[in-house]
Amino acid sequence: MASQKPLERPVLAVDVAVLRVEDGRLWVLLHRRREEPFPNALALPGVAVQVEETLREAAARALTDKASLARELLRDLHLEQLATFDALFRDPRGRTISVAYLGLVRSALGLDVSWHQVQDLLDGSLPFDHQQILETAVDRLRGKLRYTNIAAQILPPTFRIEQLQGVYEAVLGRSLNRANFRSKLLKLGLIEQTGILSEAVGQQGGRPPYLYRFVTMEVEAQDRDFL
Amino acid sequence: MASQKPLERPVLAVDVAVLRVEDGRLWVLLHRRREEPFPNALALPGVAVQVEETLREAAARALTDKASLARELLRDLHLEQLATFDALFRDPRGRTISVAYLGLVRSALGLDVSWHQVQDLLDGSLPFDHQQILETAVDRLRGKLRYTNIAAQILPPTFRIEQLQGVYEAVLGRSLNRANFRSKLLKLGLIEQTGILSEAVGQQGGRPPYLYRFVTMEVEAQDRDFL
DNA sequence: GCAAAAGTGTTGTGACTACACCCATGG
DNA sequence: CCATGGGTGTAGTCACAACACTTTTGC
Repeated sequence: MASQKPLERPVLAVDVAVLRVEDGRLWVLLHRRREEPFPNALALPGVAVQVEETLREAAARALTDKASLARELLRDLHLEQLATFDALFRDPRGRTISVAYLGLVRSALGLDVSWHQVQDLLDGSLPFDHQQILETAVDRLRGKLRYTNIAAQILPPTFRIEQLQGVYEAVLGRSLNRANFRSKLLKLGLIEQTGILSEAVGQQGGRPPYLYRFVTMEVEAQDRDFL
Repeated sequence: MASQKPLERPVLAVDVAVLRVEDGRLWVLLHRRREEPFPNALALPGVAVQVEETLREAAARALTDKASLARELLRDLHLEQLATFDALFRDPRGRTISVAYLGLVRSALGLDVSWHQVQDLLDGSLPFDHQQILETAVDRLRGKLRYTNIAAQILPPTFRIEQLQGVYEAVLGRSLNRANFRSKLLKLGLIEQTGILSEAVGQQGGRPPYLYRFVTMEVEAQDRDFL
């Protein structure tokens, strides 16, 4: 039968690292594999790309099919291409080249899926080259925080500056100066005050903070000059 | 026969944009197509990826097979992955997804191949989505000039600072301040003086310049802090 | 009033821009 | 000695880090 013959071309797949910030930590969406290879292992959702779909559509399909992500939640999902991984033996089933995607979701989403701390996964426990993909995803997010408004894809439409700083600190992995963080992001024109005071939810005394919003919601780079 | 049956998976290809700086302009390596589609058109070299090769090897093969680049010159070639292009109808022959690569060669190489000014190609004359790939390549090079020593892949091992500034100006597309360019690159620790005076080749009088070299030859990012 | 958290102001340091000036060589 | 191009110094401006201070709330 034709299906038994070895393929002459590599198989093309997508793997998605969906990241989320909560409780000052960075989390990634994993699913538990059911088939060979690596049955029962936690892995990034991924599928083989079909002829009639784009890579982005394949990435979305990986999330709904493999990670049981509800289709409605895809609208709130930021997806961007990371890189293409092509090590010869990255998949024991045969030559598979995978386009990795970075996904971002807002903390407000109550996804009924399996989240895991990124920090705990950098010890070689992930199958395939998924640790490398995850590291690439975190690096990309870290880099884009510095010169774009990509944090808008992580936070709700309005937020407290402390929340925003928490996202930066969780992703960059270090603490930032409160006063300077505020003035820098405001002076860059990245965020603006809404004039609305935040409902002090778990607040134990203290002045209630204003809510802020990103000036633009599309991810945009800030220009930097070289001389 | 099996070969007549429509494939159920996309074909994976690589396309390479090899850039070069000379005479203050940016040039790209193209080859003239012989087959359908777009026969006789100038296009970026590209091939379908084979099962037993990496993407990088496929990119190198595209340059030797399609653009007649001598194998020996591959050692001096910087190749880095750009992005993967997946528009549904980017190739009229059928679903083809292409991993684009950026190549850089030193001006000193006397390649017997077909170079074309990048500036003249941004008018929709390239076939497929090759203009988009070319623009991505130039953007990547432009960006990396600002925070890495990638210019080391374009220049010979030692060079005059004016040469280096010429590379920056050609790629960035604007003129830079001579004094500040010098002091910035030196203070960054990117380049250092060799102590050797340049042979004043086409010089019409004037103090002979020192030769400089990059401190490290591997492409390395300069760290930037965010607060 | 006091603690807690938000928000503002200040000051020293270092980087960047623009520009003027000095140096060394060929003709 | 002068034109030409390489190389150096400086002053104003701006961004940034560190830190102190003020404001507004709950208790």
